[in-house]
Amino acid sequence: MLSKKTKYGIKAIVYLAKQEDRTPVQIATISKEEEISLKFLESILLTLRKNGLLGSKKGKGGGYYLLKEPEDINMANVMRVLEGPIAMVPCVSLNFYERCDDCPDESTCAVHSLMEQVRDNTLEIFKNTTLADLANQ
Amino acid sequence: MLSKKTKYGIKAIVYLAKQEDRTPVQIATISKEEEISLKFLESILLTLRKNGLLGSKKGKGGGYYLLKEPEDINMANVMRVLEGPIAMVPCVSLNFYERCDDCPDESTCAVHSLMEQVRDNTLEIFKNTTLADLANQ
DNA sequence: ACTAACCCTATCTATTTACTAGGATAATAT
DNA sequence: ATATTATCCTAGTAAATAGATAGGGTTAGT
Repeated sequence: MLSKKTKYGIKAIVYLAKQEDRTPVQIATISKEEEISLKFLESILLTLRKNGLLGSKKGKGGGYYLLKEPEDINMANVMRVLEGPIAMVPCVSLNFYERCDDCPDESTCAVHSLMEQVRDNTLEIFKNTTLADLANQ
Repeated sequence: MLSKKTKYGIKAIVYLAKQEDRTPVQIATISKEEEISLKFLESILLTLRKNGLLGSKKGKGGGYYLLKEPEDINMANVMRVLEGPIAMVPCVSLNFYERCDDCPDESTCAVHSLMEQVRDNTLEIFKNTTLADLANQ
């Protein structure tokens, strides 16, 4: 299940992608427009910035803005920053790999092979979807 | 992220699918072979049975067994029983649909359309994978 | 200086997850 | 009948995670 953090994060970054120029948008504005708790959104935007997806400006006229053009940001990136691993089990994760304690052999594990397929397909979708795609709807 | 319940449940049902005949296998046997806590496994097998995937027999010589042939049980079914919705958000779930409080219009929601694609692809994989596929590895 | 806006850490509460306890029930063997 | 074997079933509990919230700190404009 997708966390609210991820859901709100996507909505927020897509909101920024919809802006015509890259002038900063205030947290309060996004909070109102997308009906997201201001404080929660604040922490979400902070992690998006710390992970290189957003830029920010302080003081009057400040806010958040995209660092790249919407068509240059794919959802695999966004998902990894917000939700963490795309795979459903750590043992098939490309970026967050962890071994299973209980699994004697990954190559013969039924769960492993099935979840590998799911990961490949999901990743393909996320990689091929950019913020521009989502903003134009 | 896949819950342990689901992971263990898949391992257990695949273990049963690997049996040559459909004579009951005891919980304790599966627990040992697959390194799953006995009591936890007990509750998992119970839900699999209550949802029509397994049969059981009490008393000596009792245990759990598949009700259908492995090639007639697809993973979409298994996943829904163990993990619940296959979709990452309730608003794109086919079997567990729920509206989002905050979303004014599903048809223009970026999260919605993206997660719909993911659901379709994941579902396709689960539907097309049977226990027989997983048992033969 | 004042004010607007983000920065950052810590804390809190509710829910979910992962498991455990312990007896009830049913089938089989003797 | 009775003892044994094994599932049935409800309830409880500890740890982790999710979903916020609080409250001051810092920086950039005017």
